Amino acid sequence: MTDSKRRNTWQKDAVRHALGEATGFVGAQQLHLVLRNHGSTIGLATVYRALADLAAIGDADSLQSQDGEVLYRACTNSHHHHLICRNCGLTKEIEAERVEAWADEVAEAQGFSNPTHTIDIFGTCSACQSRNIA
Amino acid sequence: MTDSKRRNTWQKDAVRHALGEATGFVGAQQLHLVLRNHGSTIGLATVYRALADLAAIGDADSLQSQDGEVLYRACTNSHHHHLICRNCGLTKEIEAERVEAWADEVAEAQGFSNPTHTIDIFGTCSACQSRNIA
DNA sequence: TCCTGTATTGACAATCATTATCAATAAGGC
DNA sequence: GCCTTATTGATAATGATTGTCAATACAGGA
Repeated sequence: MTDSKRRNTWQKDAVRHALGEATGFVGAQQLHLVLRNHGSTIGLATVYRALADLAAIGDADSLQSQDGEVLYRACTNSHHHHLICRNCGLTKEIEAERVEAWADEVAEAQGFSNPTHTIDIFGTCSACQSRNIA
Repeated sequence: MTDSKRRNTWQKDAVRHALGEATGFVGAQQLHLVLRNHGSTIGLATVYRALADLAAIGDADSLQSQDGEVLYRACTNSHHHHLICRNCGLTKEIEAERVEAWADEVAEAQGFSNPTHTIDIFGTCSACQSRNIA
């Protein structure tokens, strides 16, 4: 059930590659625009599909920006969380073992099964701080 | 700047009340539907505005469901987080002092200012677990 | 209590991200 | 190379949310 009838296309590679190039999280629309600006003729719907695939496979993280857009990022290893600059989008992966454990504990203590969690920290990075003083 | 020119209307009360009655998180559309079903003639846009107001004032919490809808819930006290059943929407407020502190520490350690965070735990509540066995 | 200025409302249009549709294309096993 | 069918992409459709703006009704003063 992993990839029984999956086919490899240059479109999927393009999306995977573009996502790898991007710094921080990017939306599908934005990624599509980047690809087109680089000469690609890839379609918007395809970018959406490819990103959803990558996220499903586990090769991409996804989160929702505060205005409702779904953002993606190339996923290096396994499960982790992010510290995101709300101004420039700079992203740092953070260790959250303590919190992982805590989340599961809380869920189980209340009788909830299959716990998942959303843990993201937003802030203004140092670069944007100095920039905004002006 | 708190409420210099704010007026009280039955619409705002209706939304506040309906939100109080609701169990767990509800979307604006859903709340609007409930109000109409109860005979109210309130407009959809007004529900959106009232909910946004409540959230801004601090009388309501908001979070985004996994399909992009913004959900609201009457807010009892100050800052807290939630454990939400992804099936029935049952919500429990959880204590997260440890995590609060951790989030701020992490942000500051990386030079990020004005940290805010999104911490929500999703799971299947015990009631829904037994229900889904059938 | 009545008047009046204006915050607020509500119907509807507009926006924006995302998903569905479906004919045309191309990946990959033979 | 051929054939099956997964995949693409242009476009329409969806669904939540916000903008518009004339009509309405709250609230303070006469």
